[in-house]
Amino acid sequence: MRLYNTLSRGKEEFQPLNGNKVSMYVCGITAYDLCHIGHARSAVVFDVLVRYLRHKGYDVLFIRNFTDVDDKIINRAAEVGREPKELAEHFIGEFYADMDRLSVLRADIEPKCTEHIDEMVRLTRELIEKGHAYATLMGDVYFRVRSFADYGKLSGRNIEELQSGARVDPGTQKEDPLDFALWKAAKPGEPSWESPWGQGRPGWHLECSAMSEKYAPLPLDIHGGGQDLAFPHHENEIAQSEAATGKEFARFWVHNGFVQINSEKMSKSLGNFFTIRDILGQYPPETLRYFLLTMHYRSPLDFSFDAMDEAEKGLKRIYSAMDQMNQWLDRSKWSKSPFPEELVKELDEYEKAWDAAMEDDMNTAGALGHLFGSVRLAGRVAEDKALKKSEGARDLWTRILEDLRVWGGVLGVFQRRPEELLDELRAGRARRRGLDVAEVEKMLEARIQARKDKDFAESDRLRDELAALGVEVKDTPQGAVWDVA
RNA sequence: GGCGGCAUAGCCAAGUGGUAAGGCAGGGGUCUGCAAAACCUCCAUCCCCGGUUCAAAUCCGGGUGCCGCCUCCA
Repeated sequence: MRLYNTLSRGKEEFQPLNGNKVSMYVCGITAYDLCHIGHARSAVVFDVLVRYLRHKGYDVLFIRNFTDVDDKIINRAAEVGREPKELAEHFIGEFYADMDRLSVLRADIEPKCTEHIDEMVRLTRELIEKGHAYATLMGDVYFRVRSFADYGKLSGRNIEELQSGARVDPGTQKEDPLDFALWKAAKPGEPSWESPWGQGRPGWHLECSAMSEKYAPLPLDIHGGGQDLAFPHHENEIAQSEAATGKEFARFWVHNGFVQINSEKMSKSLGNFFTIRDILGQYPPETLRYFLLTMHYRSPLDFSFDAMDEAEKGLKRIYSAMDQMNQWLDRSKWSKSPFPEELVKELDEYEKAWDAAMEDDMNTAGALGHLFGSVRLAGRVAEDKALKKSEGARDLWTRILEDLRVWGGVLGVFQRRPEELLDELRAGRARRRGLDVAEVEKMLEARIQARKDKDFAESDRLRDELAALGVEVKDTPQGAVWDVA
């Protein structure tokens, strides 16, 4: 597949270094709070990438870390009067709860910072020995940015530019304002570990360098994370790992775009963010997952409840089609009548187009478009009374359902039983509209009776009344069914 | 100030050189007691100006607007 590489600012043909094996490291969360929908996007994007690579036959080793010691964790723990370690464990548990609901697969290896202190101390020592880092009298260790010639290659900055924008932190003993901390001397009451430089704890950037190297040979095939991590986090990782090992750190750098609210960055500091819980209280998890896939992973994605409603309509359309195909396939006799070859060819095209979209930098939005093509094709066949009973139709629908199962398996959607998911969507919409379902059902009963009595005036009156509440009634050969607009 | 990204129909959104996918909404039809769903059908020349090319939404230059990074951040 072709994959956009931040390092080269262009799409490149992705080819793992070692045959079929792909190593992929993605920066995970700092566990100090509930995850928001930006975390959800990043998790879903890389989940789809892993699923797709596996679908293509690659043997993927997927590593995603947890930062469980950090300023923010320590500060939050102090605020709420808990131990930092305990707080981090709690939010790691909450992370799993959210991700499980979003069908985000567990990574193969999920290393925690606090369990890799030795590796980080070792890496720091190595950098000092090679002249890339230095310890201060205060017990901090800094990376000497000017000692690494390639610094800035990922983010496209040069040292001089950075120099002019750099802040000088008073109270540190940095040689250069650009230098960043590898090891921080412990302040009273903070969690700390012994090191050659005294009690302290690792700097944030160091974790990923130490842990990725432990679990996968360098270079990593893919290193991923949110766009904001490119600088300085990933830049610093490169500096640490490459300065220490002399090897290339990662071959492909993949960054997902941000979730925005009204075209503005969603962030805690702006106070305009939604947690995953906020959303899943109102919508089924699959709606959120589907919504996240309707835009290319590198583009900014504007979140709104209107956009969620719209995404849900698309999701519903697919599941409705699956439901209908299941019904159409519920037939014991099939005719041998001829089936137009063009229809089969059309499906061939959708299958090819789907794959081409995914191959081209994981274009899930484009791929979904082609999926709708196959769904419309299925409906078109059912419209034709003769075709509908033919073996050709049976085979086509069977194949479309199988495509949806496989494609959905890659995207992490369309795996539910259609009736079940459709019920869930309807219940969610009813809840959002504040409908009294029992009352609605009573009115529906009355309407069914009116229709039995051929009292269409009364039946239509009830339907209008229901419509005013936002309830759509459909009369099908199997009886009346209802939905929420 | 430095670096980077984006600008496609009413809305959302694919598309990086060959006469604009898809979804939602809307119009017209088939179906229906009437509807709905489903299906068919209609609905854009791609922010502005200039350039390269037989050919540009797609490449180059110049504008305008929006956003991100440069500080913790998915």
